[in-house]
Amino acid sequence: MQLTRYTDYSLRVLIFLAIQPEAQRSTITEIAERFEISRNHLVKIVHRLGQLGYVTTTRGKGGGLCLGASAADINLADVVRNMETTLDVVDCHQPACPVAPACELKRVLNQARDAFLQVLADYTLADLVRNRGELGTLLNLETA
Amino acid sequence: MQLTRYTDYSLRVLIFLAIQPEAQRSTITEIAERFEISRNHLVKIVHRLGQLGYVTTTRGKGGGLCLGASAADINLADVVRNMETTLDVVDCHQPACPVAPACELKRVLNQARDAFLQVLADYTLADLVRNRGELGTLLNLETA
DNA sequence: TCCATAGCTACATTTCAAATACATGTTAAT
DNA sequence: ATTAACATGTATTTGAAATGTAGCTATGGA
Repeated sequence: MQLTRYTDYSLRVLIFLAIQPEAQRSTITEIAERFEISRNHLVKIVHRLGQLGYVTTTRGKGGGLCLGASAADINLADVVRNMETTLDVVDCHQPACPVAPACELKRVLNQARDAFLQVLADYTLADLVRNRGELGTLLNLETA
Repeated sequence: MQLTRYTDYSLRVLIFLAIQPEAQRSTITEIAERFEISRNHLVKIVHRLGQLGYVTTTRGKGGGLCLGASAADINLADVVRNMETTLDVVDCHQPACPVAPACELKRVLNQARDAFLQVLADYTLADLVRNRGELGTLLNLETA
């Protein structure tokens, strides 16, 4: 009943970037330090976020990352869908469940999962940082 | 984004028992064989289901288990709530997330999880076995 | 009375995805 | 050149979940 840290950290990165002053670049190292999470893991997450267009990465000295789209355009359901390894609530195939072909449970669970995602679909990244001042304080940022 | 097999298998056990003729006892061994899942794991699951009153267990020769309540009275949201180890969608505490005190994300995720459970709350075990004939065939049962 | 069967309980071990670490490559500014 | 930053592939570690082992307890029947 949990999302992976991969998805969790993705959202934290996006929140962090959304708090930053417009177009200000941050570095992976900085974000890893603020949240006290593994820099190595973050590298992969940021890379993936870049592939998906959620962040824009810039290599080289003075490089870093910033949001690749407006916070109001980053939908939470999309992020979760893209970052999670699976959206299947149970694994019917390994080991193979004999009743899978006629399983009502699967239908119900999928319906429940869709309701979960539907709630997320009602929110964007912008909704998560309405209290940016407070968040900035907790992260020891100079919020511009 | 997945339930544990512990919960998954719980539901399978309940489905199996709900298909059985009234008050007919089944054994853990039998169920493990039908679903081709670990008997050892099932022992623990059945024990827990017994504690919760979902099944009635009988020791000794001729013993076994059957539903402890009417299928229509076994609500799926309750089963999931009771069998899952955690209902937290993300773990904000380990490692501790610095923004947890002001985190809107947590609020949104909890709301989404509640929507998930609300869908399940609309169904009972009885809804999962409306096609009991078909399910019985897939499990090679003589459905009475 | 004994045996076979079935669940109970505790502890030990294994598994495997997820997480983390390491190493090296590539890019860009100074 | 040098430094700082992300990119990428591979290897290792971790920890929760799953599985296994062993002995205990209860019940019905021969």
